[in-house]
Amino acid sequence: MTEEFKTSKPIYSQIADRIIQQFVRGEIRPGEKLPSVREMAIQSGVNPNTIQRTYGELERMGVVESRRGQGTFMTEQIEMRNQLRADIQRDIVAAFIENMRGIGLEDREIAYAVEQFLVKREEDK
Amino acid sequence: MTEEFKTSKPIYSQIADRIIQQFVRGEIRPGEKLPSVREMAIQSGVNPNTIQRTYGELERMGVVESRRGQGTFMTEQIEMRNQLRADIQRDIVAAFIENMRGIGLEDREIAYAVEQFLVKREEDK
DNA sequence: CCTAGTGTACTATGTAACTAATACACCAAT
DNA sequence: ATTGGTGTATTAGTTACATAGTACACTAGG
Repeated sequence: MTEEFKTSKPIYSQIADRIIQQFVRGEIRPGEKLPSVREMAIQSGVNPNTIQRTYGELERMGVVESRRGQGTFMTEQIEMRNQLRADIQRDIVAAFIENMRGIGLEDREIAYAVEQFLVKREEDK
Repeated sequence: MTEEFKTSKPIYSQIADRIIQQFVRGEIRPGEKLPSVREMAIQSGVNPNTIQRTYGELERMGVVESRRGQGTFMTEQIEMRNQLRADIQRDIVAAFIENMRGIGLEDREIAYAVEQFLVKREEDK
């Protein structure tokens, strides 16, 4: 499974985002072992050094814990999941509002645009 | 006025975004002359080449028109403004929805989050 | 003990993006 | 014609990123 990566963002960061998403969605459980840097590198079709950078970034955030000789594990702290989701959600919404106001939209227009987009998507099913 | 730029995105692109925003908001009128590459460079505290890249990108989009020896001007086509706003708005909303669904949120939760954020901001005033 | 698998560290290389500095080409006004 | 202001082109330097290769440290299991 050789994935595709966007060129606008570093690969190591995109992989980190994916892991966090999977954790927040419950697809990765607290304390679960992640693939080794070498194995994850093969899965993702990148260099092991890139994965190490990914794990290092996640460890700096406190999301994973690396144990030499054993592997890299998702954090045991279950409250981290809700906290992560809350923080990420806040950042996403804040950036969205800022972008929309940047093109001159008022609050009611912003809310309306979201509703319309979701309704339209529903119709496309 | 030496502005601050994010490191995650090229400066020339951030300046281009700002110009488009000003145009969409009506702060820059169709056909209006923009500052020269050198003057804009001084205003923004960057190299003239960075501004040239900004103008080049905008010209490629058809938003501005550069005339050698005269200057760079906003497009005369007034319909470009609405088209730009519509396109940008669609991209912003689409990216927002994708991000929110990425952390496992359903459509109703997404709409609710936007409403809550706007209500909270209103209270902060 | 020994081996395999793990994370970690280090150097080197290549590439691309961004920024910078400089020189050149054009236009308008004097 | 000259001058000043304009866009344009070329070249170079810096940085971040990704890759490659190698070596080391630790752990678990046989």
